[in-house]
Amino acid sequence: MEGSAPRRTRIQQEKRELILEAALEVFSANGFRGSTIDQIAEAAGMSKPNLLYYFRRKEDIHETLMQRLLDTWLAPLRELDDTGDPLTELRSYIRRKLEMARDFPRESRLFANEILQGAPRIKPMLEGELKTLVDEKAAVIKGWMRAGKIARTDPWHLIFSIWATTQHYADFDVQVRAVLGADRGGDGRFEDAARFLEQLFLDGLKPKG
Amino acid sequence: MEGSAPRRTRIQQEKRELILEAALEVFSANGFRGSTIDQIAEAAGMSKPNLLYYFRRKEDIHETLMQRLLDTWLAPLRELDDTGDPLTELRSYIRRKLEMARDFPRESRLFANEILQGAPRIKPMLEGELKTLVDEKAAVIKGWMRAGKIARTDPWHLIFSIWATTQHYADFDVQVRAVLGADRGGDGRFEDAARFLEQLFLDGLKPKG
DNA sequence: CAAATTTTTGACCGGTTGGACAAACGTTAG
DNA sequence: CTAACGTTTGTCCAACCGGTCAAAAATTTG
Repeated sequence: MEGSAPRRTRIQQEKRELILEAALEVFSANGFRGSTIDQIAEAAGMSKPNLLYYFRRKEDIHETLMQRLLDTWLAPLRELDDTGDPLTELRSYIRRKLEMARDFPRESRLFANEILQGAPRIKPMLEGELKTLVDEKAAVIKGWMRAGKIARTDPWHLIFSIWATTQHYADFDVQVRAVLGADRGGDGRFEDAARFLEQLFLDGLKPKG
Repeated sequence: MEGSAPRRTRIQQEKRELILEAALEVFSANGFRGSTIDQIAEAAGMSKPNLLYYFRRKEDIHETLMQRLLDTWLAPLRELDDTGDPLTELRSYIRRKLEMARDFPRESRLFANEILQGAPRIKPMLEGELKTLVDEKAAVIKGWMRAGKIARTDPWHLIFSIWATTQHYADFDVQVRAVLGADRGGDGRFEDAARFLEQLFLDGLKPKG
């Protein structure tokens, strides 16, 4: 672990941000191995050796990107509040995740790419940080079930299904657009999805009666 | 279009199958650009030039693989029968899709990889064959809704959500295992998922009353 | 068997890629 | 101004990769 943050000049901070932004664009579209340093450098408006002055290896860029990603990616789940109203909390969570798929599709695809390849670079984080968080929230949901606030079911698979359905609109965007066609595949598709998912999940989770 | 199937010797048939099997393994794990002909050749137990004797280009292997894949991949949806009982039909469809995720995870990942990269090689098929099929089945589902057999909702997004939730167990397998842990992440996870998804979808789709 | 055909392989090639390096250029502080 | 430091670039390299080719080996056919 590097104890203190490495001191960086103003230019270094700016250029690193520029590179990370460009790398997100390129990596999310072509995957890690499918992307070249040249592509990223060009997208960032600089030469390859110049880029390599800021990040010594291609992997360093990817690693930095993944570290930042995971924090923001799990933020919605962290916000799930055990003191709030269960149905409202879950509905909010679904909405927030869907908004992330809409507003940050590149981040979603970058993440999907990494998992698809077997998560070689972030498996420890999945088994550690992520598992801890999900277990914690699953316990919260279980509490809601015991209290009769929502139907009894498996909290872990419930979380998986929320991830799957929302991220689908970012990761499989091309397919969604192709199937919906030019008219229905426009900007309104996320509102349609939001309405559908709310109905699917809430009606399925309502306590009997 | 090649009118007649190209005549192939016994060896050609066998070796081509061997290569396709090896390529499925390699492509689904590393993506198209992330895979090398050498890797596929080694997995198939032959030299690179020998492999290139059966498939002239790397893309040819991928293309053949994708063509075969799509047929079997859409089979479950094709089986959705408008004369059957709506809830039973949907439940069967979900179960079949989940079984495919369990039994053919490599095919699922190969497909996911292609879509993630923007479906460069199969976009026409998505906008044509796939869209036609989905529209047709969406109409069937709409009919069931009009008849009051299932709750009114968006049939297209319903299909998307079934795809998303079931394929998630193949495409994001590493994550699912990491989160569930060694004990719950074992063989039983698909049965847990099946139970959960059945409850989620059916309770959410039941007509009021 | 022998000729024809199919299959397999080693050697090779041109292009690409990740990365090194030193020299040039720019900036800033004394 | 100038020395020190930070930034940028052109050039280069070794490894890798997709694909070719001719010749050897194996198989099929007559």
